[in-house]
Amino acid sequence: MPKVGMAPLRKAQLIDATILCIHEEGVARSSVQRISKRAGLSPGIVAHYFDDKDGLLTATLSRLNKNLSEEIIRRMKRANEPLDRLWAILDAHFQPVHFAPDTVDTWFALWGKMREIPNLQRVQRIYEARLRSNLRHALRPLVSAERVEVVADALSAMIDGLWAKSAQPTTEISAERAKTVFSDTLSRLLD
Amino acid sequence: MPKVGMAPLRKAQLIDATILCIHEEGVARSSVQRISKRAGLSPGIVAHYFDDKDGLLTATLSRLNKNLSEEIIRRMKRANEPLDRLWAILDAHFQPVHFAPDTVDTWFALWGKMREIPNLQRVQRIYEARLRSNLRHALRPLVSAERVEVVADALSAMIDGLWAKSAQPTTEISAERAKTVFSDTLSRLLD
Amino acid sequence: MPKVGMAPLRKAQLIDATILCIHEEGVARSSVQRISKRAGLSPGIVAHYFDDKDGLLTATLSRLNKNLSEEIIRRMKRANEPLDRLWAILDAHFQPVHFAPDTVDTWFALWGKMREIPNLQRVQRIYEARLRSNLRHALRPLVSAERVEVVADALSAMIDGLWAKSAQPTTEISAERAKTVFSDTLSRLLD
Amino acid sequence: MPKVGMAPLRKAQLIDATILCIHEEGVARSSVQRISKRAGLSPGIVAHYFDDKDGLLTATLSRLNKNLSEEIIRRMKRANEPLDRLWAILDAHFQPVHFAPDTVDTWFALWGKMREIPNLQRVQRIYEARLRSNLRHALRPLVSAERVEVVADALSAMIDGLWAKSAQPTTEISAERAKTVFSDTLSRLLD
DNA sequence: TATGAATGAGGATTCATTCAT
DNA sequence: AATGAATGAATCCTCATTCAT
Repeated sequence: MPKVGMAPLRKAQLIDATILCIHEEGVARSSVQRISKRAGLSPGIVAHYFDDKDGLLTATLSRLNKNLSEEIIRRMKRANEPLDRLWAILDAHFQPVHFAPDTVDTWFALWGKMREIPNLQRVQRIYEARLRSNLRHALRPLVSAERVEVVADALSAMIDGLWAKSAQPTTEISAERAKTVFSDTLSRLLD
Repeated sequence: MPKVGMAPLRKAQLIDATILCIHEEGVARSSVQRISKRAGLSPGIVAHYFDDKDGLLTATLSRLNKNLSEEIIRRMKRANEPLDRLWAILDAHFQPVHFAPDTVDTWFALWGKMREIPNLQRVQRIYEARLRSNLRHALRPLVSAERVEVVADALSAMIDGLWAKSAQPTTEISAERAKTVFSDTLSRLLD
Repeated sequence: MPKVGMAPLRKAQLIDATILCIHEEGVARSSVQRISKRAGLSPGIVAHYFDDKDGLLTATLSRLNKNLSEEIIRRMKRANEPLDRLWAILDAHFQPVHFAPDTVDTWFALWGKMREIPNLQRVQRIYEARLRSNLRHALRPLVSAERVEVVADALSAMIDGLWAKSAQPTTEISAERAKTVFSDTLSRLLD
Repeated sequence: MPKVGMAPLRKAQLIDATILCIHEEGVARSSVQRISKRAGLSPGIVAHYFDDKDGLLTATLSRLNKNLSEEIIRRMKRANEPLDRLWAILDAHFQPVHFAPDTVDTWFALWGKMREIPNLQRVQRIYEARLRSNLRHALRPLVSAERVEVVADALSAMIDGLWAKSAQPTTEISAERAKTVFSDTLSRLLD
């Protein structure tokens, strides 16, 4: 009895399981068997919906990026002042949902696999391009034209650095602290 | 008397091979066999000198950190002005030797394994503590007391973010560009 | 629906192969690869059904013990006289099926691994407890109360000794001979 | 500076280490490296004095058997009565030195390797032949001619059974208990 | 006599993937 | 749509052994 419309449900189930598994057991132990068991499904299902493991991982990164993009868009809509628009971008990254340990762990783990999985690169490149574009756009009213690029680079590096740090077991970085750091930096970096 | 004094030579050989292998083939394909073959040695030798693959990876991270530390110290010695001392730290990270693709790739790959290899954490924690201490020390004459911590966080996040980015295939970050970004940021961040 | 109900079949297949392999090639050469090949299956299947090589060995000991227990029970049922009940236990151990070289070799080999595989101990402890209880129960009507324990020890030691000897290449012990030895001993040991 | 006359010393050292290692770490973990380290020597030394690992194991079994034989001979000399001579043999096996856990563990472990190491068989066969001959000789004045063989078998099986049991982690057999069992059995088995 | 460096085969295990049902 | 049986390659590690010194 073929149930119809299971695809989105199952995909979501598997992506959730992937994130959970990477967070709780580490990438190295996040095998297809382990992920599918965690999703309450069979290992074969991964091939069914994602062709292979790389497909699942790519979909997982897509989902994470999409979540973050939507958060940014949502906040952008409510932002009227130039500075608020910039903060919409930065803030989004450190919202509890997206700065949560499982999200950040997964994001970082997938970043580590990028070299080996071209599709992962593709997905990430698209997200990054959009982020950079958003950043530059938000910065334009706030800094002189010739500094837009360099400040965008600085801020984007800081975002990545803080995310990376928070994904590491060696340091404790709270979202609160991250925002404080940005506050201080922005107050100086902008003209 | 046996062939003696091989230990340091062999260890260096294997660490070199590890870095090369991770850079050229990726972490996932950097098996003990592949690394040892690249070193012109047998797979068993890894256990002989490092107990474990984990031992080899830990030693590799140690070496990388030590190289960087020495670079920082070397530059520190020649720095007389407060600002020069801060630049000594930042600059060191982006010297061709330490910002070279193989170094950065390896550093990033090992960062990704940290969760699973406690010894890697230990090594990194020590390095980080020293770096933070150096940064704070260098910042003290340059910013107000209450901003030392926050600026240290910002700069350290930027370093990590730029390194992480440069280890990714999605972006091209030159050492030159990194320094430009720091220049602009520092000019504003300091009092 | 997948190919179903393979579990008991495959497990039996692998246990059979284990016994055969230990008998014909020795424990030292009874690797997972060799055992599974002998079963006409792939090495991975062992993990699938038994988790471990240890799991397979434990299941093998269980099977051997179960076979023997059932033989004893079968013979017990037909035994009406007290002496017959004692013989049921002894005889069972030296029936062609259970005293067969492959069985005894495997039993002995697994006994040698007991120190290293806790689960093997557990299985054996349970079997031994039952055997001792049976022995004592059978001896009660045949010897004075204060000798039950000591005669049980003597007989159980003789069983093990004869099995152990027969598993060794240094001596030839036929089931016939074993029974003769027991006959003589019993005729004296009982009151 | 080649020291002379080291051979017997070194050999004893290695055999001691073998027994200790098998007892404390188990046969499976008693590698040449581990044994030689325990002896405070290098792994290469084993080949020097025993050709290979099998040679060391064979020498170990020889030593164990020799110790036991000497114990029997010593006790035989002091035994004047026929029954005392029989007890000399049995008792020797359960003297603290020879029934000690490390001795029994090693003896049992080597028994398990016999199938795979022909030299081990050879050594054991010789010992067993002598033991059987001693047993028969001691029994001749104590039981009727036609029962000598069968009682020898029974006693020898009991010795092995008790040793085997005591080498197993599943049961606790004290030397005291062993002797009690023999006492009861002998009192009935002899004419 | 003795070392310890070095080897490479062989072990158990894990894993992504395929496929019949 | 979904299963789970089954595969076989790949990984890390351990080990007996060899050898130059």
